[in-house]
Amino acid sequence: MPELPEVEVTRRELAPRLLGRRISAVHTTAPSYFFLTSPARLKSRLKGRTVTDLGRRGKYLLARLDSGDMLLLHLGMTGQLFTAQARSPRLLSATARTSLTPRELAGFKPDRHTHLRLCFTDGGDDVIFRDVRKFGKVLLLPAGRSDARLDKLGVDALQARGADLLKATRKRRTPIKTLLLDQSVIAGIGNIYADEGLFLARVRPTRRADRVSPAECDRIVESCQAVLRRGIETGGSSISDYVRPEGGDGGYQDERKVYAREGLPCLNCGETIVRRVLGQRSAHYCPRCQR
DNA sequence: CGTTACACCTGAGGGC
DNA sequence: TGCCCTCAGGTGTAAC
Repeated sequence: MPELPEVEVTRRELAPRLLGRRISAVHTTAPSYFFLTSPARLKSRLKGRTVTDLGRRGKYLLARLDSGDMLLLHLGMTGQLFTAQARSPRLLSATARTSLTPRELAGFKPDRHTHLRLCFTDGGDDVIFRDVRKFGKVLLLPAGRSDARLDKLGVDALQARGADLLKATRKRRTPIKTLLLDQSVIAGIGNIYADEGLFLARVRPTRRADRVSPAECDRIVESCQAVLRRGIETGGSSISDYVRPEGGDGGYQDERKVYAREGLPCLNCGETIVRRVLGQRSAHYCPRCQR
């Protein structure tokens, strides 16, 4: 679910609720591949520490600790990072959603999907990482150490230039959209914003990468940045799970031109939006506007 | 090396 | 109601 805009909105809204607070306790679920660092080790390295900075690279959040360690967080498909005072139906299972009235929703109750909960010495709101599908990740990086997941990331999507994309397209027969999703080329673009960016650039996602011109590479990168920036402005895309740290929904799902609009008319020309599978992911495009 | 298939999970929604 | 299928903002790995 979360792509660069959702991660960046999470970073901006979580930072003021996290920085400078001393961690008093850490609660987790049982060990699973969600934890790249074991719950036991997380607890021992986090307790007593303070987060001094919250950064982002691509879709990763990087929480720097006063110990010099770095906590890496990835939201995967269904990850949710929020404060304990957040109120949203998205933070509940469907049954809880329908059986409770809004006023009964008061007070988030940690459930089996609540994998990480940080408590603080100031007694204020806990910070919670919930993830139904567990494709999210948490990794504690000891001071001075790096990680292959970070090392292989390409230029951040907001900093990318047309030339960065162009370089990756040479001698590549793979669809241009598949390259956009490759985090080692440009970091941060996911399925929604790739489709939306390509629509804005008027390039069909299926186009062979080596047949995309330099001018089109410029246009694709600029268009992707435009939709990513707009995604941030509107608070991200809340389609099924994504929720902002304070519990609010994003608004970008209402501005989609092609993503998940199969069978609906193109908002530009009226042609029917098409859905095709590329590299095991759905791609959506307008066959008339995108060539 | 580039490309593709699949695996990792859970839940929602549709057809029968 | 149940069952079985497909689909979902991601990414690491194995196999050609």
